[in-house]
Formats: sequence, C-alpha cells, structure tokens
Amino acid sequence: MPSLLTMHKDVTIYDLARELNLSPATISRGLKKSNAHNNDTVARILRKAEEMGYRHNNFASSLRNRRTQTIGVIVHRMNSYFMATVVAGIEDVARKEGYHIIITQSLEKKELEKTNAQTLFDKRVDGLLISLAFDTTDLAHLEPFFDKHIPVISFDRPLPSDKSACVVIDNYQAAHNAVTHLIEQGCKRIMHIGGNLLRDVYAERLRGYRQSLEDHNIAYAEHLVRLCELNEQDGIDAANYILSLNVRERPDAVFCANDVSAAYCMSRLKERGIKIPEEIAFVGFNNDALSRLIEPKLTTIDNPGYAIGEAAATGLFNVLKGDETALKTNKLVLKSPLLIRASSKRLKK
Amino acid sequence: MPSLLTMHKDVTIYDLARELNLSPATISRGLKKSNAHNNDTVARILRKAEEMGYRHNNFASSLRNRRTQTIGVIVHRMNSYFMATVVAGIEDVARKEGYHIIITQSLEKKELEKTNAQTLFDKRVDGLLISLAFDTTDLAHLEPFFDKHIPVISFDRPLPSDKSACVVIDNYQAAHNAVTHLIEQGCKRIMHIGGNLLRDVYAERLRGYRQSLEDHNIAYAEHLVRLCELNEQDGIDAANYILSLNVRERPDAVFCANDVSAAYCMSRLKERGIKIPEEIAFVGFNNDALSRLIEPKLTTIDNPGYAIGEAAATGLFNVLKGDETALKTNKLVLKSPLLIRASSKRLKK
DNA sequence: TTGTATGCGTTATCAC
DNA sequence: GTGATAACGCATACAA
Repeated sequence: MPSLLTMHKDVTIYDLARELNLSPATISRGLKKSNAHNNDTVARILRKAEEMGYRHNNFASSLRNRRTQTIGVIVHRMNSYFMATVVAGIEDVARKEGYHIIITQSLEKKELEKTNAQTLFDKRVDGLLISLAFDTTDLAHLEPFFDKHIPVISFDRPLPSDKSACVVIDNYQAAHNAVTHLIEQGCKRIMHIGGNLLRDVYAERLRGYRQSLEDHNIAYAEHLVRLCELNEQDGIDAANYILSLNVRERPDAVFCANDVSAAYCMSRLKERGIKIPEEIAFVGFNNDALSRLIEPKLTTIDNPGYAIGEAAATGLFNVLKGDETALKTNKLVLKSPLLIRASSKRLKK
Repeated sequence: MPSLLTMHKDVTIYDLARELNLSPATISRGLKKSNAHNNDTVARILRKAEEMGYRHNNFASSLRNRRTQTIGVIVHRMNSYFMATVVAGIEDVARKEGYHIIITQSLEKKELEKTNAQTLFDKRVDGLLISLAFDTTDLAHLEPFFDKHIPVISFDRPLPSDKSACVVIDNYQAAHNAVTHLIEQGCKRIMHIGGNLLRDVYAERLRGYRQSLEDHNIAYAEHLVRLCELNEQDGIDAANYILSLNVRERPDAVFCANDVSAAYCMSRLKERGIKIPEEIAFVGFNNDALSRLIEPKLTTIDNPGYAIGEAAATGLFNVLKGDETALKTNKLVLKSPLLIRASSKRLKK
C-alpha cells in the first residue's frame, strides 16, 4: 500500500517518446521549442505532453546543466513597505527571465546572513542579490560565490568591496536635501537619528546632514546625533532623550534615517505635549505607508523600492547573459525625491 | 578562457572516494552519518569533505530520492506585520526540520495564485502551505497536489474543502467580543467594514458581528455593513461614505476587519473633524504595528501570526512523517484576544 | 530534422 | 562494515 509519501511515477520524456514513436532527444528539444525542428512534430509533442500531464523535472535538468534558474535574495528584513516593493521588482524581472527567486531574511543578524548565504550557495543559485545586515563586517561568507564566479549584486546597503556592483540611491544628496529643507523652514538645531555607520547608507546620510549644516553655517553638535537600529523602541528612546534635554539644548527639528523610528519618536513627543511641527519638525526616510497615516503626515524621502529591485535583478541577468560590464559599472544610482508633508512645514510667522 | 558562467567543477563523492580509497557508496553513507558505520571512517570522510570543500548536490539527491526537502508557501500578500510573523513561524519550524521554504505571493489574485501553485508543483515541493486569495473559488489549481498526495495545509483563510487541514483563529468569537465591547462602551449604531465573504474569515467576522448585535437587541442595518478589499483606499472610501450619511444614520462605532482600513478610515474622519472615539469609536483587527502608532491608539484583535505559522508548518511535517491524523483533525483554532486601546474607550459620562 | 549514447551526482539494492 | 552497480530524468555531442 502506498503511503502518503510515495510519489506516483512521473511522466518523463521517455514516456512521451514511446507514445509518439520518437526519440527522447527529439522530445527534449521539442519541449523547449528549440529552433531546428519540424513545427508539426513540436505541436504533436506539446499536445501529448499536455495530455499525459508531463511536467519538466528541474532536478534532472539542473543536474545536467549545472544551472538552477534560481536566484537567491537576502534581505535584512521583509516587513517594510520598502522591502516588499524591492522584492516585487526583483520578482517581476525574474519571472520574465524564467527564473525563480528564493528569499531569505537575515533579521539584521550577521550570523543568520551567513547561514542564509551558505544555504543559497548549497542550493546552487545562479546569482545572489543581497542587502547586508546591520553588523556585517567581513564578507567571508560571500567568498564561495566570488570563487565560483556566481554574480553577486547588492542593493540598498552596498557591499564594502569592489567585487560586485550595487544599486543604491544617493543617500548623501537625499539627506542634504532633507536637512536643507528643514533649515529653510527656519529650524536651527536639527537632530539626526541615524543607523549603524558600518552601512554606507547611514554613513552617507550622516555625511549629507553634516554637510548641509556646514553649508548653512550651523555648528555640528555631538549631542544631536543618535545612532541606533532605527526600530520602534529606538524611536521612543530618542523621544525620551529629547524630553530629557533642557530647553536650550533641545532640537527644533529631527531628521530621521527611517520612517518607523520617526513615527514612534513623533508619537511619543506628541503624547508629552510637544507640538509637531511647531516645536519640533520632522523628516523621515523611505516613504513608508505609515508616513501618510500618522499625524501630522510625515515629510520623507521616497526610496524607490520597485525600481531598485528591478535594476538589481536586471543587472544580475545582464551578467548571467555574459555582459560583464554590468559588474564593472560599480554603482547604479537612482533618484529619491523629498516628499514634503505637514510634519516639516513651518513657514515663519 | 572560462566565462563567468562556467562553473568550476564541483567536488563529488567520487573525488572523496578516490582520495580516501573508499567507495562512493561508503562516502554517501558516511556523510549522512547513517548508523551502520565505523566511527573512524566517518570522521575521516567528514574531515576530507571539509578539506576539499565538498558540498552536497541537492539535485542529484532529489532526482534519486524524489524528495526536495522544500515546502511551498503561498500567501496573499507579504506586506503586513501579520504575514511577516506567520512566515517567521513557518521558517523556524522548517529550519529545524532541515527544510527550505519557497514563498510566493498571490497579491489577492486568483490567477497569480494559480500560477504560483503550478510553479511550486513543478518545483516538486514536498508540501504546501496556503492562504487563499480574495477571489479564489474553485480549487482546480490544487488538484495536482491532492492527486499526488502532496499534503496541503491552509492557514488564516481556510480552503473550502475537507481535503486538507487548516489553522485559524475563531473569527466568529473574536468579532463577537469586539462588537460586544463596543456595545458595552455605549455604542448603538455599529458599522462593520468587512472583507469578501468567499473567505471564511470574513464571513465569520460578519457572523460574529450580527450575532452580538442580536444578543443585545440591536437591529441589523444593511447600510452599516460595507464589504471591500480592506485596503487603504477602501478605508478612505468608507470614511467618505460615513460623512455622506445624515446624522441620524451615522454610525457611532466601526468594527473593521483589518487595521489598515480602520486606520485610514479614522484618519480621514479626523481630518473632517470627527472626534474619535467620542463621536465614532473604532475596533480593528490584526494588531498590526500601525495600530499602536496612530492616534488614538487602535483597539484591535491580536492575530497570532507566529503561532499560526508554527502550527501550520508543524502539522505539515507531521503529515510528511506519516501521521495522517494531522490531516483528519480538520481545524486547529488558536486564541486571539481583544486588545483594548483608546480608540474604543468611551466610558459613559 | 531526428536518433544514439553518455554523463550529471547521488542513493538504494544487493552482494561480499 | 564496505564495495559494485544501476537508476533517477534530462540535455547534448555526435552520427545519420
């Protein structure tokens, strides 16, 4: 008696060959509509395949080809609108190329990122798209990919290496725009809530912040920069920190490296009676769904997730198709406009 | 000259066999630490494998075994906190079992769900976990799984079929609790914003709503029930609808089948000067991150995503291990408490 | 345009 | 406890 686990025998190209009095080779070629073939034969093959419920066996094929038609994706976390759109962009391109994707999350942990990389390597993905975890320093876990010439392209958070291309936005410019906007609204003591400087994204945002201050002759103040993981609790902690400062030291604006922490920070400050944007103006980053939901609506920088995913995947396929220049062009930079909303509007009275 | 695509030759068990003067069969057995073996030999094999950079070839293995050690997951959408936690639960269980998961999204579209099912079937997943799209009616696309005895377990939105088990919460009871709570706060005209009744979840929530009204002798009013897709725009539309009603018909509370639409509905009403919860109280569903972020904080029903994912995956593995009772126990129901927050607190003055 | 023959890397079966 | 061998299903080099 067959148990639930016993797979019924699959239909193979041999079965089709037998039924059609053709050779397995012809079937194989016919099924992938390869050029050199009699149209009529192809039609017969396809019809029979349909009729007998044939399905292509990827393993046998991959074993033979040493190609999996699969690309691996490592994201730091999959729970933001930004990342969901990045993945959507990747999926669309991959689907068009006949590829599948395997998504894994590092949950911002170096160790998990390492495990995921190993898993994907062992699954023989044809390429890798990665956005690094917060605390990843060395790239030893990616060496196997480099060694085997499996293309790796990073996005959002680029690899500190010239071995691979990356798709990013101009974080420096975006941050500079955001801070300049706040200054134009009349803000003088602008706080920055940023991320781990190991990640280029956050280093660049900090650099843009500092440069804008300098451009407007505003002194950089150590106590107005907080680096953290940018999660809910960090937003709340930042608010508490602000509340703990005496009024002369308190910021009159906050530029935050993501919307989530900006939202929680704002929320906490409002609870304690601080008026936004009158007392403290806010600019976030990412254009998360929640930026339009909170009150006042959050001014933020659009982070074009879909375009980033699309560009990264497209670059990867270009490399897979033999266009090595895609790896030489080290950086692809996409636009990320500032979206001005109520949280930062403070026209001088 | 090897191109980027040329994979260097992989180390195989034959290579190990040659180096160690053993047979490939011995290597194969040694690598999976199977019982009947000389410990010393196993140690030598493992050491050599490490040294030569051997990695197991899943294709060859799957081709031979007809097992992929992979389970497929179809979710309707991956962008909610709820779904992110469901997937986290599934991943954890799968990892412990040595399985990988492939996640696909139907984006609430029947057609895409169908494509995904086919893809996963062709990828020969050993099992399937699925949460149906809004508009899925027939289950023809799942027949191949049933035919081949590939176990399918649904979660959140159960299959309208007794061919497979499902993991859900008691949506009827949860909705009943929510509405009863609103009634206890003194609300008399409670509106319900619900989802497509094809999905059991939403039908049950509506049923709980109606029953609670009946239990408290409140007449059911057709014009106070709106069924939609529960997205951002639907929330806004519902708010506009409410605003269009004359004051005698206007609801004094809204019970919404998810937090997102509740949040957008609230936001729009507030914009138009409606006081929440004083004029209209709100209860949402899911305990999304945003429920704690908006103002007032949204009373909601906790939807235990992690536990659901964990239970669904565990059930699937039980079936894979031969415990068929897991499929017989048709429904596993998890707890989903009501979390009372400011948006529904309206103690009588 | 089609057929023949072989190998991809692993594992199960059967010997020894 | 270990070895020899066949088979999993497909795709390609080569022959026809």
